[in-house]
Parts: sequence; structure tokens; C-alpha cells
Amino acid sequence: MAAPKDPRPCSIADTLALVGEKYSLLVLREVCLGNGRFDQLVRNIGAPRDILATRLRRLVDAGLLARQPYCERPQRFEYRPTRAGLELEPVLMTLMAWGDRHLRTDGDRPMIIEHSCGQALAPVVTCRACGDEVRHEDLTARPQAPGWTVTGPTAA
Amino acid sequence: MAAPKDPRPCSIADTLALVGEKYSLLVLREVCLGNGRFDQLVRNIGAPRDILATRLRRLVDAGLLARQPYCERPQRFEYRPTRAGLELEPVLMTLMAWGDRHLRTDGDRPMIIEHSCGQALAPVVTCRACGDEVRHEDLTARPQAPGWTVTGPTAA
DNA sequence: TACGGTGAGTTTGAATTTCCTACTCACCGG
DNA sequence: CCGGTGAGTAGGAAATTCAAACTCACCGTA
Repeated sequence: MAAPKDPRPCSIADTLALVGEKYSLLVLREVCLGNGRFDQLVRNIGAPRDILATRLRRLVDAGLLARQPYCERPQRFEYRPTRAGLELEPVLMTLMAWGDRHLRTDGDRPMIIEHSCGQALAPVVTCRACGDEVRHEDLTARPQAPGWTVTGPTAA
Repeated sequence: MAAPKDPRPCSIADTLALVGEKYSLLVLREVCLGNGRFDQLVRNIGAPRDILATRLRRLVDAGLLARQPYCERPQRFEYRPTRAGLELEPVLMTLMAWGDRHLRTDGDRPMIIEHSCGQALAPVVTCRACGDEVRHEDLTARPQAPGWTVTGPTAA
């Protein structure tokens, strides 16, 4: 999934090169839920075992997961999210919200995340500076590196 | 990329089944930037033309993109994001922010998005109800459908 | 001590996708 | 007429994925 051909330096592409392969983000979902054992992951994600092993290695190497023994004799391991891995959780929340809104009719949500404020979590992406919700019309792309051309009027 | 084996109903998995294939989110990046023409996409993304054609068909079918003629005689088309497609832009912003933070050293960001408030956009995922930034410790998973087991103490 | 079971993978060969290059088709401009 | 552009399609080689079986280490129990 490395992108040797992508002519543009881009943090979206770089991030996807790490977590954009099939199953990778579902692995993150599971470890964030606390289901970090190999066979749990196989069952819950439905991925072939060999592919899962490959993904796990990659995520550990990238520093998104840590492989921790949870019992010596017999050695057993559990995958847990690192700080960096946890920082991708908002992406998962946002994807889930999008799917709930666009892929499901009405209130048949398979999972609700409860926030500490007591409400069901409805994630909103906001601007740290002003606090407003991020909307397409409010964004303007400012390329900082060569390789970018932005044709649209408002861009982002 | 359909997930016939995934034993869990999950909006994250469903959303990724739609936009999780290689290049799909980069296509969305480009169309959000206004670069919606086929050859632009090929150049900017670095995808093989046939794969790109497949992805575009899929995204149009899913209602994330619209294929609009921008000139008759010779017929030429441009892909533009629909409302639903634009609603995935926050996901892109969040992925970009993560990549900027974890995959790059210091200030070599390839792209800065300027928000209408005048500041460089730093996207933060917040809870719509209370406005607080979403943090892992504040989340609890409440499965609504069968097929879910959540082992972790705090989950999400 | 043998027997079946679990966790965590690895191996193997077939099925699927991707990749790359070339090709098409419609048109335009000189 | 000639070369060039936009938007794809075609063909075969290369890389990935898949499913099922296999390994290895260990545990509980009978």
C-alpha cells in the first residue's frame, strides 16, 4: 500500500498508507474496544488469519499497537493501542457516524458510544481555533509543497 | 471489499466497505479540492487508470460523487462531491491532522487548510452534546445489536 | 500418560485484484 | 492532414487475498 507513484506529498495519503489497507482500521476498532487477542480479532473482524498477522505486524511496527504478553507460560499476547493508535479513534468515530447517517435507515444503529457527559456520542469535527463545526465552504487549501494544484474556488 | 464474513454489524465496517478501498479516499480528497477530471485524478493520485475508473463508478453508484458534464461537444466530465461525499471531508481532515502530527517531523506540512476564522485548521473531534473534545477515556461502548462483545473496561 | 482443547500463529495452493502498457474513440487547433 | 487532449477500455503479468489445513506450546482432566 505504499504509494511510490503518488506524486503529491500528502499526510492523508501517508496515513492511509499505514492504516488504509483492508482490515487495519477494523483492527484498531477492536483493540480500542479492548478485544485485542488474536482469535478474538479473527472472529470479530472476519479476516483471514494470515492477513491479520501481517496487518498486526505492520501496525506494531508503525507504533500504533503494542503486543503485550498477558500471561507467561503459556505465552499469550494481547494487542493494545498505543497513544498514537488511540489518536486515530476520532477517525473511527467519525466514520461510524457517517455510516449511521448514510448507510442505515432510522435508528437501527449497531452500536452507540456513550460519552462521559451522559449523552450518546455524536462526534462533530470542529476548528480548534474558533470552535465552529468544520464545513466545506469554510475551508481554503494552502499548499505548502510543490506538486499541488488546486483548481476549485473553495478548496480543501 | 464487501465484508460477507464480518460477523458484526458495524457502521465503521460498512463505511469502509464503500470508501476503504485503495485510492477511494484520495479520490475524495481531489474532488473536494476541485480537481475532478479523470486525467487530473490519474496524475494527482498516481492510480492506474482502470482502477480509478472502477473506483469512480463505485463512488458515483454509492452517491458520494456526481459525474457532471462540463462541456458538450467534445463531451467531457468532471466528478464532484455530493452532499454525502462532502460529509466525509471531516474524516480526511482528521486523517491529515494525524499524519501531520505523527508522520512528519516539525513543520514540513505539505498542505495547510485555512479555516474561515483566519486560522490554520486544526480539526478536533468533539461531542455535539457537551462540546468537549472526544477522548478515549470518556467513551463507553453500548452495543445495540447481537454479535458484539466488549471486553475492555472502558471501550469505544 | 494419553486426549482433547485453546491461543497464536504459519503454510499452501487457488482465486482475485492490481498494475502497466498499449489501444480506442471523439474531438480540436493549426 | 497531423499531432494532441480527455476519458476511458483491453490484455496479460505480477502481487495480494482467501480458506483450509497444519504447527507448536501449553493446559486440564481422567
